[in-house]
Amino acid sequence: MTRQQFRRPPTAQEAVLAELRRAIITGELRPGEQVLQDALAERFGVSRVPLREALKILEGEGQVIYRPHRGYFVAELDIDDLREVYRIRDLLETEAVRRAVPQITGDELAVMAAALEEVEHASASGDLATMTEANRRFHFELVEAARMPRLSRLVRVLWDATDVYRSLYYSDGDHRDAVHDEHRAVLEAVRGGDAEAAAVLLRTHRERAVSALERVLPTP
Amino acid sequence: MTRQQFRRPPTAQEAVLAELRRAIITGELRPGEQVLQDALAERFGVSRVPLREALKILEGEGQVIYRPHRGYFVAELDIDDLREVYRIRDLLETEAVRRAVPQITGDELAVMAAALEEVEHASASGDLATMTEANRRFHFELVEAARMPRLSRLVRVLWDATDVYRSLYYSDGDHRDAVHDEHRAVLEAVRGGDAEAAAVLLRTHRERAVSALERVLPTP
DNA sequence: TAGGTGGAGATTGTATCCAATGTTCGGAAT
DNA sequence: ATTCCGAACATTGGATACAATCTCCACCTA
Repeated sequence: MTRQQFRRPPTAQEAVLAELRRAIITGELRPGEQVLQDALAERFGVSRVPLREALKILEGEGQVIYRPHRGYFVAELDIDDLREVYRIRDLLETEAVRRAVPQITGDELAVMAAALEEVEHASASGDLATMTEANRRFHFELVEAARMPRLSRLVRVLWDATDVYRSLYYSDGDHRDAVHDEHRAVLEAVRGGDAEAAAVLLRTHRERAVSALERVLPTP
Repeated sequence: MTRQQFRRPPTAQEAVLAELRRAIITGELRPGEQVLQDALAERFGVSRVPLREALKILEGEGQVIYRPHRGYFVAELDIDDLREVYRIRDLLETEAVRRAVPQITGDELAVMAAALEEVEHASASGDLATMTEANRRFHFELVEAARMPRLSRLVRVLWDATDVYRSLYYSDGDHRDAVHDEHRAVLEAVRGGDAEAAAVLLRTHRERAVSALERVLPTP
């Protein structure tokens, strides 16, 4: 019998890491802003040690920039950076889709369909947080079906790099409808086993995101 | 006038990070081995605090695995992992070469040529460390000529992931000669502005590396 | 003997304290 | 006015001490 995986209370650094991610995505910590360690540690109710270890993880992901003796600063994205992120995602996700489609399971398809439902429902009721989360689940279920753990991780990091700005263009109603249509088309292509179609649809989907994000990015 | 960038004495975590990288690449810390923090901190002459922060960076790069309350373990590479690393490098480096070749500068070509010389010289005199370093310089000069900083960083991390095993197949004389020929061919293609040829040559070059590494990997 | 149990020791996780460095700002010299 | 110093302050870097957790093995039990 498979051994039950027991829950473990999260360590302080794990809790702080999750909080930091959330704070960065929601814009509570704004791009360019310095992360004042004393203040944040107190706010999270921990000492600076676990906070600093969490920041080191985020540094590795490019979410914060570290300057020795100066501190950590929330990363800012300029337009070149944005385009590079999406160019790399093109390369990685196209590969992921090609591998994923032929071997995707019924369970995974079901998760994707459910996530899609939830995106549309949350979109209708204006729940941006849920929408963002379900949207993420939809896309990552597909990427992870490729069974390339390193690639999945890289895509996740790149995804997170633009999460600060993502909610901004989701608020636009026209885009939302287009996004839903694209999602459904992707799901159909994946169901039908047409990897190339899915890859192309996803590239178009990303291109829409890039041009929307470009308009929304802080002026350089 | 451009402002002089003053040297700063490295912080303990920076020094420890460099030492850890070296220790992992040389095999001083062996794959699978636990990193005992007290012992290593004492050896480096620092407390556990900067050591742990350095380990967090390496965790993000996949060089060590972190298990809460258990510790850090030097990452092991199995054959699937190796193939995934090289598959991702194919995608990223092919893109890099396509972008780099049309815009590479004379200075960068000179650096590549010099690095290539040094590889061959070090190879002849059996200086594996220098050879590995110069080989790395050769390849990265090209990747960085693409001016895609994120992509460069990803390639570096993937490169490092297999560095533990790299020296093993360099010791083989036949491979060395083939490697030198391939290097020269790549340099010529880049000089001639033929990005596609360079991309193909580099893919072949990597394929040789993969099959050599597969033979040298610890049995799973 | 097989399996469970409970500590003792080893190791990691975090808080606190102090040192090192960077920043800011007032004032003096030119 | 401008620039150059320097001291006070803010912030980060690191060492130490202790708490929490895990590992391992002797011992007990069925």
